[in-house]
Amino acid sequence: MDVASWNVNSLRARLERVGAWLDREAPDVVCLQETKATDDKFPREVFEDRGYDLEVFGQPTYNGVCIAAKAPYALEDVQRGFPDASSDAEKRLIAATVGGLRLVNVYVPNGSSVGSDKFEYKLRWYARLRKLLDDTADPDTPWVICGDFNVAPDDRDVHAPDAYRGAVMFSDEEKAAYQRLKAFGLADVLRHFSDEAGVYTWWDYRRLGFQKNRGWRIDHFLATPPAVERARSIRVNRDERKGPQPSDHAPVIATFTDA
DNA sequence: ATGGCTGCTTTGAGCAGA
Repeated sequence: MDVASWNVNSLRARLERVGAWLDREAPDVVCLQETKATDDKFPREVFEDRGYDLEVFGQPTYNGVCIAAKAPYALEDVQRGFPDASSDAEKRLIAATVGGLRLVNVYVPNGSSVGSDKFEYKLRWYARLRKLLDDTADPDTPWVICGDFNVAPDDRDVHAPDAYRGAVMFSDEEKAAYQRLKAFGLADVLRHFSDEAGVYTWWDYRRLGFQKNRGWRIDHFLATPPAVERARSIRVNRDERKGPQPSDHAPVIATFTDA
């Protein structure tokens, strides 16, 4: 079962590209972030015309996430947002059970700049995600948390670590929040397979960021031990960052064996 | 130090992203 995660930076602005990518990669399960569409304006046909089961959780302009699964896989026990988030306007989390995995798709807040109100919101969001696991998950069962974490875990994950040390996405506070999440009992699936530096998933649109390979690894798959046992490989579709109208993120695809 | 690209929005300058 191939599970893909991609921050598309607006699905409607990326429809052709996403359709071509679905046809080429044929992932069994797709988690998107930053769909940027309300549920009534979501272009469901890009998934449904290809036989995907689809669950969306959107809002106008910002954020928005979805999960899609292609037969024979189907989505069960769908959860939208945190259990306590009835008043939370930011649609950043959707979870479902698929192929024997509990899959949580997250779009962690960016944080704007260290010390800002948005930065504090980001740190609290990480704490809420950890609490969600504490309250509802079990490290002895197969859970996968994937998405845009907006944190580069260590120096291998930033093209110029010394230039960005302490900045947003690479501050000690954010790394610590990410590590507290992992301490629930999660492994970084990419690091399970590789310790190489320079495996990036995001490149700034500005200043020729991609052309100069000034990248960051901020999109991740985290997994409990039973899910890691089922993981067979993980890769970044780096070529999706090329060509006309790319998202600033590339898709990441992890392969898991069936239960 | 600043802004550098991109997408969105009851259309157009400002916000947010990362």
